[in-house]
Amino acid sequence: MDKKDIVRVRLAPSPTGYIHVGNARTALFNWLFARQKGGAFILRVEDTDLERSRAEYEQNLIKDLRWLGLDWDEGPDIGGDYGPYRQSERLDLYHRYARQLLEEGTAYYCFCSPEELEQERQTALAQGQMPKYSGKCRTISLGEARSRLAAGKQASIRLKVPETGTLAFDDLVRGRVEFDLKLISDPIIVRSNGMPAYNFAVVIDDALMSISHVIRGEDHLSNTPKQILLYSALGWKLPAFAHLSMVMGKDNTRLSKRHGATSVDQFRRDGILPEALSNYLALLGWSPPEGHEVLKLEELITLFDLERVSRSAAIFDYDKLYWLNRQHLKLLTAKEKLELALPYLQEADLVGPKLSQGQSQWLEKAVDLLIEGVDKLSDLPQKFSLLFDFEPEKLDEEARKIVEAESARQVLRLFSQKTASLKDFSYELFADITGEIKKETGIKGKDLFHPLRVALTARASGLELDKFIPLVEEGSKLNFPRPVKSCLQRIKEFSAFLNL
RNA sequence: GCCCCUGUCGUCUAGCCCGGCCUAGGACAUCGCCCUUUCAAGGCGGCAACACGGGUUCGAAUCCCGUCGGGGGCGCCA
Repeated sequence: MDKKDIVRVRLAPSPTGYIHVGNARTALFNWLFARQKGGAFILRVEDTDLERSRAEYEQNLIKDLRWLGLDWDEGPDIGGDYGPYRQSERLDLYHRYARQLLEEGTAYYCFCSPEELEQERQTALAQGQMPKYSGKCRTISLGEARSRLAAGKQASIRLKVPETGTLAFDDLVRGRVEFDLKLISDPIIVRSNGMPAYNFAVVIDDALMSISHVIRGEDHLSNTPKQILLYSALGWKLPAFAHLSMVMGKDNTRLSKRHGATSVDQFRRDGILPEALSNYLALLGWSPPEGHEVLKLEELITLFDLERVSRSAAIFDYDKLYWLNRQHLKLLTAKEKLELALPYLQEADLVGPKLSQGQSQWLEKAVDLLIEGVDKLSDLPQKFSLLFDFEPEKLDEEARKIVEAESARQVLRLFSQKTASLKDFSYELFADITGEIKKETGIKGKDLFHPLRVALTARASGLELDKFIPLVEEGSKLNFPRPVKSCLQRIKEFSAFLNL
C-alpha cells in the first residue's frame, strides 16, 4: 500500500475530567475505522488549557478507554514515531509555524484587549449580526508589532481570513458543506500567553502526525473552515473530515448528569459490561447492514462503515443499553459471572473478603441463577436478598393475599406438620410432601405451590422452587456473614408468624 | 439574532444518493397470548412513524422550493 493511502486516525481529548459517553463513541468510531482499514489509531492529549487540564485526568482517560476495549498504536503512554503526544510538549512546533505564517503575512499580531473584543461581540449580537473580529490590527506591520511587543505589549496572533468567497468541503457523513467566508472571523491561533489555540494546534498536529481522517463530533463542524484555511496557508494536504452527530438526553438536550450516568467510569462502576457499552455506542448513529444487533468488538470491526453513520442527533436510551448488557451477560460462563459479580456482593457485605471453596462454588451457582434479567451488576445484591433475607413480617400485599386464603392455610398447616420432625430437606422431599398434600386435600397447581413459595421465600415471586430449594439448603450449611436460613427453619418461622 | 447541520414508530434505526419491489422493515420499550406450580427468560402476536405545505411526475418517504421543529456554532475553551 502506498504510504499516502495509509489510514491514520486519532482521538484528541482534553484531560478535563472523566470521559463522557459522547467522547467514548467518537473514540470507538475512530478505533473501528482504523482497525477495519488496518490503519493506526492515535491518542493525543490536548492539554493547552492550563486552567482546566490536570495530569491525573489523563490517567483516567487512558484507564477508561482501555476498559472499553480500545487500544492505540501511538500515544502519550506508549510513544510513537510522531510524538510527543501531549500538546503541552509540542509548543515549539506551534511557535515555529506561527512565526512562519507571521513572516509570510498570512497571520498578524493582534493587540486588542479581551475587554475590547467582548464589547465588539456584544454590539454585533445586539445588532443581530454574527460576531466577527473587526480586523483592526490587520494593518499593523510586522515591524511595528515587534517593537510594540518589545515595549512590553501583549498580543495574540490571528490568521487572516479572506474577505469574500465561499469555502466548501465534502464531509464523509454530511456530504458537501459550505461556508460564507465573509462571516468568518480571523481566528486567534496563538494566545497572548503563548499557548496555541485549539484551531491552530489541531491543524499542526493532525498534519504533522499524518492524520488521514478526522473523525470527530459535530460541534467541530463550524471550526472546520478555519482549519482548512490554516492547512492551505501552510501548504498542507487536507485530511478527510467526518462529523458525527451529538448524543442527547431524553429531553433532547445535551446528555448530562441530570439524565443519569454519562461517564464511562460511572457505567463501569454500575456494572455495565464494556462489550455492552461499546455495542450500544456503536448502535447510536450507526446500524449494521444485517439485522442482528448484539455484536462483539471484533464483529463491529468487520461490519463498521462510515457510510452507514446517521446524520441526525441520537437520544441515549438506557433501556436498550441494559438490554444489550443482559444479552452480553448471558454470553459469559458461570465462572466469569461470579468474578464480575463478587465485588458488588462484597461491597454489600453479603460475602466476606475471602471465600472458602464451598462458598465460591455455591456463589457461582447462585450468581448464575440470579443474574437472569439483571440490568447491571450493581442490581445483583438486591436480587440476593431472596437468599439472604427471610422476613415474614415484611410480606408485601401480593404475598399476604396468597397466604391468607383458607386453602393456603390448609396447605401450609399440613406442610408444617409433615416437615416438623425432619432433620434434612431436599427438593425430592418437597416434591413427595406436596404430592401427599395434593392427594389428601385435592388442592393442586397454583393454589398448592404459590403459598409454599411465599412460606419459603417470604415473597410472591423469585426463582423456580426446584432451583431455589437445593440452593438454599446448600447455602445454609455455609458460613456467610449473613447466614442463609434453611428451608425447615423458614417453614418453622413462617408457621409461627401465621399462628398456624 | 446570524451561520451551519438535521427532521421515518415513544426511542435507536432500515429504506432516500440510483423515484414504482413500502400495505414503510428491524431492534428497545409497551401491551396481549403461549410456555411455566409464581416471576423472569424464551416463543408468538398487537399498538405505533415518512414534521407540515406546495410543486415535479403516470407514480414521491425517496427529487425541488418554502414553513415549522430540534441540535450545534458564533471564546485569548476544546
